[in-house]
Amino acid sequence: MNKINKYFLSENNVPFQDYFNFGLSVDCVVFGYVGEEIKVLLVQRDAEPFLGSWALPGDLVPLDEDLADSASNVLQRLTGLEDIFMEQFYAFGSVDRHPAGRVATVGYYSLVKSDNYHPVASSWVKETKWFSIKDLPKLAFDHNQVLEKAINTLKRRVKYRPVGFELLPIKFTLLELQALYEALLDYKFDKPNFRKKILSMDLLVQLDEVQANVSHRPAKLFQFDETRYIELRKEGFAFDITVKG
Amino acid sequence: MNKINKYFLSENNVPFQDYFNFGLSVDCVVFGYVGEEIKVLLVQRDAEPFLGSWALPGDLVPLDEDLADSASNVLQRLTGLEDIFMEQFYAFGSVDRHPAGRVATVGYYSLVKSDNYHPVASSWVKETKWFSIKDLPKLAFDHNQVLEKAINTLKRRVKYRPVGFELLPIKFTLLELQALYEALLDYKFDKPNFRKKILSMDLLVQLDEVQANVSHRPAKLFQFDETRYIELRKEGFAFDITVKG
DNA sequence: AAAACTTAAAGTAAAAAATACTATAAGCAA
DNA sequence: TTGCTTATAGTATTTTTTACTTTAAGTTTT
Repeated sequence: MNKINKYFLSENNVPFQDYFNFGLSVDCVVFGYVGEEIKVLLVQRDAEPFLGSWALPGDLVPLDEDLADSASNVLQRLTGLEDIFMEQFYAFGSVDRHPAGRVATVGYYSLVKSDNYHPVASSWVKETKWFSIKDLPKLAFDHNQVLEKAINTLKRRVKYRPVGFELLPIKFTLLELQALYEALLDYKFDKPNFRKKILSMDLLVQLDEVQANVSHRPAKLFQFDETRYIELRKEGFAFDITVKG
Repeated sequence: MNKINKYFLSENNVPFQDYFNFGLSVDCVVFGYVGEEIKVLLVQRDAEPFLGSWALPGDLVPLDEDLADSASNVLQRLTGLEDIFMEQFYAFGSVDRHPAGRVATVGYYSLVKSDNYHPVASSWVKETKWFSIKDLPKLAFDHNQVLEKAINTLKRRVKYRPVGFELLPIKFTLLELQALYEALLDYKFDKPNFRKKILSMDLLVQLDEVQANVSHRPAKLFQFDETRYIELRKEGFAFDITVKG
């Protein structure tokens, strides 16, 4: 005997039960950064519906799994990527967004150092591939909308939180950081000023190491200091790389 | 014959059907501003579960209603408030957040000129009441968490979008606006400087009208210019009332 | 080994914005 | 008319941003 029978909606006497036929899914938008381009990880479906289509890695949430855990679980199941912290950005729930029934989906995103992670197709996934966000295929379900919302969210959040660093290798040069922000915000910065701005935030530790294998003066390598950031936030520091125009 | 039987999960051969026992609900956080305090509209439940408890106005979404429409529909059904545009802020889906079964909920918020709206209890609602966000009761379900997330979202967004105006009457003085921002951001502004900052944004139209019934020099009344804001945004203008510390 | 080249990184001066504060104006009340 | 209160204008200082120049430190070429 299901516990949902205990309650009835008072207004129209429709049993609670009739409201309990939703499916809930999560869809994961994994951003990477390769060759000065922002990429997103897509999977090719090896199951109906949309067999053969590219899609966001996503799946139905089991009844006994917390939504908060499901995004990274799904990602691991479909691509093998482990321990990726995912952040929620939006829920989508139009009536006909899924051909198999009423499915609401919750979008999650994360930023990864794509060198460190090597997705492998598994479960109902035929193939995985990184796509430039500037050249996306038509996706299954409403995933083009979902992805667009994720990209907008990323572009907004990257200005006010130091999340960009998550896309770079642990050690990076200031010019690499600048190139990343230029790709994210679609804006050209002045080199000395960008440098000054970033360093004045006191968020980076300079390493005793320089770039290797470059045919010019090698740049110093830096590392993001998470601990320092948490400290600074407590003191009221607000990360900001907003640009005008 | 339900269309969900057409598909099966390939991995473990669990029928799709077993995933389709979620309930989906929306919860509405309606903010108002009364007597220099930020308020939120709560309802007292007249139904199980949590009979008698205060809660956010919220309800299960019918299978044939788009999520995007459901927030304002629910709000109208429970409180009579019509045509209130609601913005999504977060989805909550822990396994045991609802005693009647597995229910995921999507949180929506809006800001209203509380003078213009007069909530009336209906459906399973016994009473409606505005509570200061600084003095909240224990709420039904996980609504304290939901509300906390809404408040944080509001406090963040109010810095970068001119949403504060939605809480004020159409005509307001600059000092009223300042008091609102001081309540929202918990920060004291310098009067002449706040004035300068706001006016320099060119978002307000000054009316040929002044405050009435005050026992001192009456202040000029202003009005927010939505059209102008949309225009300015196209030119790259970014609203910003961030404070440090 | 020196010169030429490339990019890193420091410096500087002007402009703009934010801040702190002062002065004046305008209405009401006694 | 005087005093009181708040609105509003103004000003001077500091800080931040912006645009640009110079110097430094490597690599490659001759």
